[in-house]
Amino acid sequence: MPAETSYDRIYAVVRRIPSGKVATYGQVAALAGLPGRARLAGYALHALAGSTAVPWHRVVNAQGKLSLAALSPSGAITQRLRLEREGVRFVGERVALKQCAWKPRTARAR
DNA sequence: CCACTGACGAGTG
DNA sequence: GCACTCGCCAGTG
Repeated sequence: MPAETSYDRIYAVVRRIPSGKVATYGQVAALAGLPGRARLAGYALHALAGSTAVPWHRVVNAQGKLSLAALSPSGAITQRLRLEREGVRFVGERVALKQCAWKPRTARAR
């Protein structure tokens, strides 16, 4: 079996994000076993840009904004469109993390 | 090996 | 809410 790179783990976590929910880079990184390496999560997703194998559009930064907007405005449009289509609410240029924050069972406070 | 950059986060003002 | 700084690690020249 090929050695699992940090990217593979990040992709695996992103795939687990349910529809209608969004996760932050830091959250994905932490779940992937890379706490504090939020940048790696973003780096991994960047390499995935264009691939539909992973719901990358469900990953936003801690501010609820689409970091992709700073890199590819057109791509951000697609991301926002897909999210809204899945039921994710937007407040201006920001995602309503208050309602759409993904809470994995390993982090469920209930 | 060193310097710079990058889909980030948290802290500070 | 926004701008700036520092810390984090990988990729590139």
